[in-house]
Amino acid sequence: MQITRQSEYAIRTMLELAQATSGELLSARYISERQDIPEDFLKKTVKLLAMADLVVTQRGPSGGVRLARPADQINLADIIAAVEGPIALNQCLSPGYDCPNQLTCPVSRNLARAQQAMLKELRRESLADMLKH
Amino acid sequence: MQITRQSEYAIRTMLELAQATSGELLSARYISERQDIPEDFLKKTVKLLAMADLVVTQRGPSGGVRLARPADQINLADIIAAVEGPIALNQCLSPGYDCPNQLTCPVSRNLARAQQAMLKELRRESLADMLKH
DNA sequence: TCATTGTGGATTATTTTTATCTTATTTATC
DNA sequence: GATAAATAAGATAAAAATAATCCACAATGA
Repeated sequence: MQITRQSEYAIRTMLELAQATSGELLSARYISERQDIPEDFLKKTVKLLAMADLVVTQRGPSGGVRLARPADQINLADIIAAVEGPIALNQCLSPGYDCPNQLTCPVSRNLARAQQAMLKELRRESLADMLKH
Repeated sequence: MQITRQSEYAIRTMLELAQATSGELLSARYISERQDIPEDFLKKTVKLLAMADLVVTQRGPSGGVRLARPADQINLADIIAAVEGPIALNQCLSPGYDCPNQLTCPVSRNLARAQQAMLKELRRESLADMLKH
């Protein structure tokens, strides 16, 4: 029922990138040192963020990572979903899964409602908002 | 970010008990067969529910399990917390954990808000409500 | 006394998560 | 073109969490 450590790494990484002057590339090594995240693991995590179009990467010397769009257009739900896949409180609410009883199942309905409420709040503030406060 | 299978077992068990005529004891074996849950694992799960005062157990022949209080006074948050411990979206929000930055950390604040919203919905309907619909 | 049921603890198996390592590929710079 | 710095990709290992099983024990109703 918790976000993974990898999601937390991803969030800290995205905040670090959001603080960088716009367009500036930060290397995985630099971020890993600043945020105390294992470098290789961070690279993998950055790849997930890139596949979700949250960051853009650039190879070669003076390469690195930057946000793919302005920090006011990225929220926690985006980041967690990029790392963990679609957010679902139970398997029966995951995209591919189709439980025959889903529509009538009261448990499913309640979990779905809780999930929606959570998602709404995870989408409330952008990275930019979080840096302001 | 999902509830565990054990929590799901616990929810199904509690619904089964809520359907039983009040005061009736159901054996772990009976529930495990009806709900297709491994018997020994279910017994452990029932123990967790008993420790949380959600069910009462009785040994001996014709022993079994029943709800510890009326079904309209038990909700999904109770059950999940009984099995998984206090619900926390991130370690930094768990009871024992104290992060020095917690108060000012914008991530923590947002996760806490999402967690509260989710909990509110998990507490909305009781077992009795769920059986009605 | 005996069969039935939960208790408790140990152990194993499986899955998920986290971390590491190695070899490629890209690319700026000299 | 050579070189060095960076990401890409995939294999593997290590650790942790979850799920399942097993067994000896204690309670209790018949």
